[in-house]
Amino acid sequence: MQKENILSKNQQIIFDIIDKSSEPLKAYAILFNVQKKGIKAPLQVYRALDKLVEIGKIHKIESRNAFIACQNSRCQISKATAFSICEVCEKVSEIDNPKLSKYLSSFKDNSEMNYNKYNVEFFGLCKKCKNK
Amino acid sequence: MQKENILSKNQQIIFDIIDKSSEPLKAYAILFNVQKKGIKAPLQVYRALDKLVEIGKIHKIESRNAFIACQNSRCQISKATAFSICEVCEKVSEIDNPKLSKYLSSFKDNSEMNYNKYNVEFFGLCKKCKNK
DNA sequence: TAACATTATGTAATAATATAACATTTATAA
DNA sequence: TTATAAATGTTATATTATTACATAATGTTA
Repeated sequence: MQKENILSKNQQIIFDIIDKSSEPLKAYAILFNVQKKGIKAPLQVYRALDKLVEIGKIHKIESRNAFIACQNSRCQISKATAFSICEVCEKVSEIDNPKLSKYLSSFKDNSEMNYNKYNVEFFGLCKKCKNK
Repeated sequence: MQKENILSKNQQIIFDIIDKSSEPLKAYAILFNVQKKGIKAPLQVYRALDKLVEIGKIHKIESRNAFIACQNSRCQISKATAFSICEVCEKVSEIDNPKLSKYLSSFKDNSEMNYNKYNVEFFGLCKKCKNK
């Protein structure tokens, strides 16, 4: 439901750039990109990013401080996210794996904590970089 | 083997502070703490942090930009880390769960990537905050 | 539709996090 | 003991993110 939200002007501009990008984008790279469109200040970018993350249109790759568009219909509003990251070329993909998400969503340890969200990042070598 | 590394002076100072702390520490909080011990510059802190992460004595909590001492004999040199984070009180614990680490270490998707490392952060409410 | 509340925007300043570059010292290995 | 690697010290600067305050646009409801 939330993913069909109508975006505001700034949100739409910034989402489009992230969505078109083939790689995760950093906030200031986005800022540089949108200055011609009238978005001049970091805060304008960060506000749009915050909202887009909140409604699940984009995700933040925490280890890279960068943002990518959500590719995964199953990742309920950014509450359950998984990424693969190539440590050589820095290619990042969202992992869409029902077994993994089921496993992690139902994970319980003995700490008496209630988990409602997780984020996992897998690191390694992508196919291309492996064969070099 | 690496965990038994002898630490250099700065590394030891900074490790001790993190190890004694009951909560994750941020780099500049550490810096403030060690200025009386002659460590005056951010870079001195970051260099020690980098090394301590590399040898597995501490971990970085990516979503918080903060560092905690490793509590887990099983997390082979920071290649396989799992944390629980309370979103109310910000308490962070390292999860030591053989099943989880086995599951994630052997995770393969259909992307032809070879994973050699992962990090997962679970978010929720800790026992205390749940009962408030 | 007027009144109110909520969400979004604009702008300036600054805080917080992290690295580059270079010189020097200490520890380790050959 | 000389060469090499690892660690340190210092200054400057780059990168990432937020505070504070003013205004405008949008949505809600009486």
